[in-house]
Amino acid sequence: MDAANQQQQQETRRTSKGRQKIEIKRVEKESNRYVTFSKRKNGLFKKATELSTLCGAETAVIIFSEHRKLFSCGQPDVDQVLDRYLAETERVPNNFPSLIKNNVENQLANKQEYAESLKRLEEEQTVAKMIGSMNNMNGGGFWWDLPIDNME
Amino acid sequence: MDAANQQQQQETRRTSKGRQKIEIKRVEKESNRYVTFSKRKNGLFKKATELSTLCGAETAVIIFSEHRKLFSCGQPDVDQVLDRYLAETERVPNNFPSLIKNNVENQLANKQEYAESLKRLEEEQTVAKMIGSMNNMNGGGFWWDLPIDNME
DNA sequence: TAGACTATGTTTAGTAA
DNA sequence: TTTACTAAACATAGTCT
Repeated sequence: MDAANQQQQQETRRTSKGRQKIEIKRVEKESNRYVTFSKRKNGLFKKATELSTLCGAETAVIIFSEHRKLFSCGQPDVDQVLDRYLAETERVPNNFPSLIKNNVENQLANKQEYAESLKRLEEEQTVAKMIGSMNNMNGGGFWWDLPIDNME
Repeated sequence: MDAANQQQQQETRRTSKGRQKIEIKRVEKESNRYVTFSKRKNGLFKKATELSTLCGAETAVIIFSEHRKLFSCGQPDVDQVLDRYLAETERVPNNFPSLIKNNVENQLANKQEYAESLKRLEEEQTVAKMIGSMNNMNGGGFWWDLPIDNME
């Protein structure tokens, strides 16, 4: 870079208006929105990490960009924090039932011999509850929808 | 407040050292740590909300204080973002079997027939092991993707 | 725990690469 | 999408209430 360019750049820098105040509403200009997203995402992760370090807290930050791309950050680990959150809120994730497809009643009818063999089950109450629950769920495959031979 | 007090306060203010630089490591003084936690937690939530608004992103922030108290913040909603995260990562929460049990109580009444049929079931060991296997899942995959051997 | 306060440390808008 | 740059906006440490 020659002296003239350097001079040019110097003057360009001098004209910077510095950080400008903005309203907290959608950034309309796409290029600005992307830059803002990238910067603030990093800022958020940094802040979350600092909070953990400074105060001994466990944190999880999950971000989906406007294009649904996933970014996450957690201390000690996103999934660990999520497990604790789900246990605390006693919440069943929506996507669990969506992964189960077959109807339990049909399964039971077709697996009569298997059902016959499951007598005197000590945990019948628990299993009954689980099955009752699963029967109300839509979607996915079932754990007993497996070749019976392999399960014996 | 009279003029003398105002004067006093003015002078008190003058002695403030303002924000001091700190190292990012555990704040040892308990009272300071609590104050820092509260302030930074609020700051983090604010930043996450702003990111969502500015850039059309979906965010979830989950924090457990050092005393395990839960705080969370999400746009549009923590659970919605979590569902998307779990779907994206194809992860089943570690505690999902207990979640199922906890959520199933209300459904049991309508499913008496299943409980009845299960009373005749044999092979309690097989089922017990399956349940045990499900309880031992550590994430990273679906329990129904386990090798059949693990379910015996 | 949650506010208020001020001086200062930190983040970031606008821009270009 | 990320980085570099500057100056202004913003967050917050320390302290008291």
